[in-house]
Amino acid sequence: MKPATIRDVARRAEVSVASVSRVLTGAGAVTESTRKRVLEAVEALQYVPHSGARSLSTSRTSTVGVILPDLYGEYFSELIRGMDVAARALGYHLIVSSSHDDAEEASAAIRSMRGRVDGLIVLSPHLGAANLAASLAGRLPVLLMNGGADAGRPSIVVDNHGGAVAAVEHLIATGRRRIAHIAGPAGNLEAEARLAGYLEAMAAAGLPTTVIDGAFTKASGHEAGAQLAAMTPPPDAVFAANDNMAVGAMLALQEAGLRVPEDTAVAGFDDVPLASLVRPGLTTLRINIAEMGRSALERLVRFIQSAGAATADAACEVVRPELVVRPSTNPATDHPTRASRASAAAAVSLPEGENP
Amino acid sequence: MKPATIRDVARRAEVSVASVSRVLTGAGAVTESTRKRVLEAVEALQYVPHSGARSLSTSRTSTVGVILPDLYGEYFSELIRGMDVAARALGYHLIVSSSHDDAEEASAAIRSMRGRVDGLIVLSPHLGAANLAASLAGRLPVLLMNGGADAGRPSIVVDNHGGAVAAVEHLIATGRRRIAHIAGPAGNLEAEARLAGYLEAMAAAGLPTTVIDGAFTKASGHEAGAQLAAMTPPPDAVFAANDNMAVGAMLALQEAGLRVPEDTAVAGFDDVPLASLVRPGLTTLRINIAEMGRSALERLVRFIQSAGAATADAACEVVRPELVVRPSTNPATDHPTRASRASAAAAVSLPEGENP
DNA sequence: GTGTGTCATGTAATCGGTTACACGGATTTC
DNA sequence: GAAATCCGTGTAACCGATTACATGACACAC
Repeated sequence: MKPATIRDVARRAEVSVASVSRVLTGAGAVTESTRKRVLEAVEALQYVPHSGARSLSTSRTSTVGVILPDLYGEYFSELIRGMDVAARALGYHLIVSSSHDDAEEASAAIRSMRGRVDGLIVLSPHLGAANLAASLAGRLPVLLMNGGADAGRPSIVVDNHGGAVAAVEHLIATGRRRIAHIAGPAGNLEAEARLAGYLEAMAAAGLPTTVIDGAFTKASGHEAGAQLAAMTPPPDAVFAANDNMAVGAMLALQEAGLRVPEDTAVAGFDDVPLASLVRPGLTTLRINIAEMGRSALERLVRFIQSAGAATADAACEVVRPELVVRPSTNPATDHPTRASRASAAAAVSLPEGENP
Repeated sequence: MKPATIRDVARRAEVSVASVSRVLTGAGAVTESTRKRVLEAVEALQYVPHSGARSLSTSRTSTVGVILPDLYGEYFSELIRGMDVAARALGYHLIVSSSHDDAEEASAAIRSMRGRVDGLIVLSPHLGAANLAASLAGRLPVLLMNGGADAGRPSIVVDNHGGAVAAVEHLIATGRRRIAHIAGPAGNLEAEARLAGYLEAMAAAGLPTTVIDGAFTKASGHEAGAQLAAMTPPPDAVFAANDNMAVGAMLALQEAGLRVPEDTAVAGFDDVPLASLVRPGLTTLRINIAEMGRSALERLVRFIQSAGAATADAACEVVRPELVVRPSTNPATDHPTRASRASAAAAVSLPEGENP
């Protein structure tokens, strides 16, 4: 019992395949009576159009591909969720391909998606990979989200540099001077921009810098935190390149007997759900990740549907993270006693870029 | 400049389309010289076969669909990662569709995937949705991972019941008596199995039960923990239906001034990466999530490739979680001082089912 | 009654692959 | 030396949709 084709439906409804197609795609006029007969036949035969055949004749797939570097826990769950919601609303499907940590793998993934998707969202945080991606895709619409502000192509980037500056300025404003940075993996553009922001803000304040390498994971943050705690004197503030590492570092500092924030303040980046739940709550730069995913997908679909006319859309959209101050840097808001959501809601939030 | 077709390649290589196809699919014999000419032409034209056309003539898509309930943070990141790795190795693609919390949405997602995928992995943790899914799919191979041990269909389930019993028995063995349970969302089969295991183990020990409703989120665990802390006397142990809630509850208990594990022990389920990093480290039931995803995908592909002959594979594979004892229930291993990974490695691990 | 326009419908070409079958040349077998 | 076998290659018929174009029915105006 093979699946029914459009011809089976046409035969059963006693109409031509063209009429069936017209009813199903909504293009072209059909009598109410034939529409009804067709829909009955579709129902009776459990007919679903063969998407391959459709994409062959329309040269559209209603599918977008997402190339991910690797799934760093909650961050990518949130991102995919946002994209998926938008995709469903627009009648699109999502093909994901993860764990591409080098340009080689990413390009293989892109190649294998050609002809299968109408557009790509590429999150390779490595410059080479992103460029390669863009060129490999040929005429395929590509939206870059790799953190490099590549002005020539449609892209969405987080203002990592500005966010890092805001974090450091906040720490300085609360009286911190020995501010260390836990950096993300080398070669990662987002990590590099955050590092650059840290270095710049410290230089502007005339403060000495300390940088420890991390890998965006909780474990690497923990290790870095242990190293920092062993220093004499230990830093009075730590700015980690993401929340995962900030949490890991905070635990390590506490294990070493340092009080957060009294002895050492800790700040992260991303505002993953965990950030508001740890104790003390973590000061961080909020990015609405799901929202960013949704917006990215919607923009890519607009780009796809506007075909080639969209040279106007080769813009680089910048998402400005928002500084969320929680007790990990601000003793004044310490000792929360109620549910985390209450404390999160009560958190002071400063517009990025203002001088606190 | 439209993408090249097989005919363009044939023309350039001065061979027939059949030979090009034979070279590319590896089926049928070709001379070394023509193979070389074809490959050169493919390279020169940047040719990639149109997957829609291929799937039209072979009636295979090399794509599997994954229907997810909703992305609960790290759990699904890990699962997708495992599936994606396996898919790539087997030359398959992954279409994901998330956020299906009721049967209605899940069935719409399945319908829209028909003809687009060769098989489905369905994680709807609701009985109705899973059944609907299976019937809707028609002849499409479906692998269920919804937690209901539906013996009639190929499925992979976690031994939630046995895991819960092991957790409760462990708590009893360490001297706890007032053991509360934070349950997962109503209607979720996995949550219900864990609840049933808790109730059964408590009944077997003749202990009274306390159940608080949760929703698998950190926030709901936090709220439940606050409620438990307010009881007089508070429970001397809490078993949460997943790690997220366990972590939330642990934080709430600590905020309320209770010491973990001295006053109240806490145990979770899943062993997400966070579990080994919180302080005290969380006792939990370990499931190798990525590995389970990998295995699920591989099994589905085997099922797909064995076509219809595979009535033998209508089995229900059971994954037995492993009890990992960490300081949150075991004062003996308390006060870790080194890196988390060290403490995780040193954790006592008891085979599930043994009487501690 | 003939001409013109509108509109639902059908016919058949097309998209880009795969593959059954035919064909011709070289090799083997008796 | 003729017949049988094998093997690489090409031709053309599919797969299941969409859609340009043709057709035929019907209405309306003159």
